[in-house]
Amino acid sequence: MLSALGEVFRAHGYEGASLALISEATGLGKGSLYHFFPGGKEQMAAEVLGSIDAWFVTEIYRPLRKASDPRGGIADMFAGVDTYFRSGRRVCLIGVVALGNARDLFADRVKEYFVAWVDALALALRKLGHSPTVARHLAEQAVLEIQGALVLARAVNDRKVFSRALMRSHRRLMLTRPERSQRRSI
Amino acid sequence: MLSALGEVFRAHGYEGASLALISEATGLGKGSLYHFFPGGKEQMAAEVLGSIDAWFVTEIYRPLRKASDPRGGIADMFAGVDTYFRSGRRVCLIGVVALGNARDLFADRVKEYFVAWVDALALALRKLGHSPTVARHLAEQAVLEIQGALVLARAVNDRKVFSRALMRSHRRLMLTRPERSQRRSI
DNA sequence: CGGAAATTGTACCTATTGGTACAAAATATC
DNA sequence: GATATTTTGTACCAATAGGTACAATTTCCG
Repeated sequence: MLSALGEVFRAHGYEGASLALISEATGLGKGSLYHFFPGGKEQMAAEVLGSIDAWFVTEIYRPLRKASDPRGGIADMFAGVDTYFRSGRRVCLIGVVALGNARDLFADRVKEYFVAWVDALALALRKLGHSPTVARHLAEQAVLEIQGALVLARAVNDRKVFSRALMRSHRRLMLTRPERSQRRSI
Repeated sequence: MLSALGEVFRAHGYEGASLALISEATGLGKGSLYHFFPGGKEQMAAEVLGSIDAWFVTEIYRPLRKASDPRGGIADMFAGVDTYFRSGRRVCLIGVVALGNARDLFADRVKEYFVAWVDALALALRKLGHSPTVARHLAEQAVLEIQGALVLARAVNDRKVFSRALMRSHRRLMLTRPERSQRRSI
């Protein structure tokens, strides 16, 4: 049910997703909707955001952290992201909320989502020998490129923009050599 | 008047910007609003998007194209962008619309904005000796990084994320050397 | 089966939405 | 100063917003 809900918010934004649309998309009447979400629309959105965050944690962040092979973990991340965002056809709801007017309502969850992503990726990069600072900046850069690619791909309506950006991002991450003096074991 | 209007749309999105908010922000009553914008809210948004596009054309794209010194032109672009987006505190309305539910209404203008940006930057990069394809990809990458930086900076509420991204983007553009065999005069 | 609990549909509520009508007021023009 | 034009405030409108109340139904479980 949360996934149908998520698609409505994705397609119409928080404000744009009216209860009528939500009801239609989920097949649930108002009675049921307010039975499962006594907190109303805000609770619906909060749970959707939570479920997205949870998905990324288990499917992307955790594997990324645990990977004994950081290169493979990073490759899996890019593959997972490409699948999740349907090669750019699907938008990032968290990013949409971050830019939109409902940001204040969900600021904590939005921030946590991105911080966790950067942290997980930075950890993998440190395993590759990068210093903490460089790893963090590289991770930040990669995450931001994904978000930007989603915006641009959607704006010009060309999903190739998205896949190209993913490939460039992945390649640069693999090609950037850690400074010798900063290499360390973790 | 368009600038006050723009800030309302920026702050609340297209759907979120109610006529009440618009009226308050502009100091204009409904009577005046519908006198100047007979097309209603949609016309208001269209004119705002148009004025933003026009600003970028004259302040960013055109100088970028005309610059006899491409390096300087690119530096001016980054400086202009940093100022315009108030170092990440201000969001890109065109990007917001691109992600939001009003995208279809303004798809053409949104696309044109980004295409023109990529084109102008790619032209400057060609003057630096890059092949058309490489120039286009580098330009696409830079534009997308700016959009992503806006998303991420706002999501984690840290404008340093934005300025760091701008610096990295600028630096990489300057440091990427064109392939000898592809250098050409224009 | 029978009772308890979870689930659902319907009717209803108030506030607000974007938009219109139009007369009053302000402003410009001669 | 009279006239024509632009600009504004006010009162309205139907539609929809999110939300509540609650009885009727369905499902669960002993």
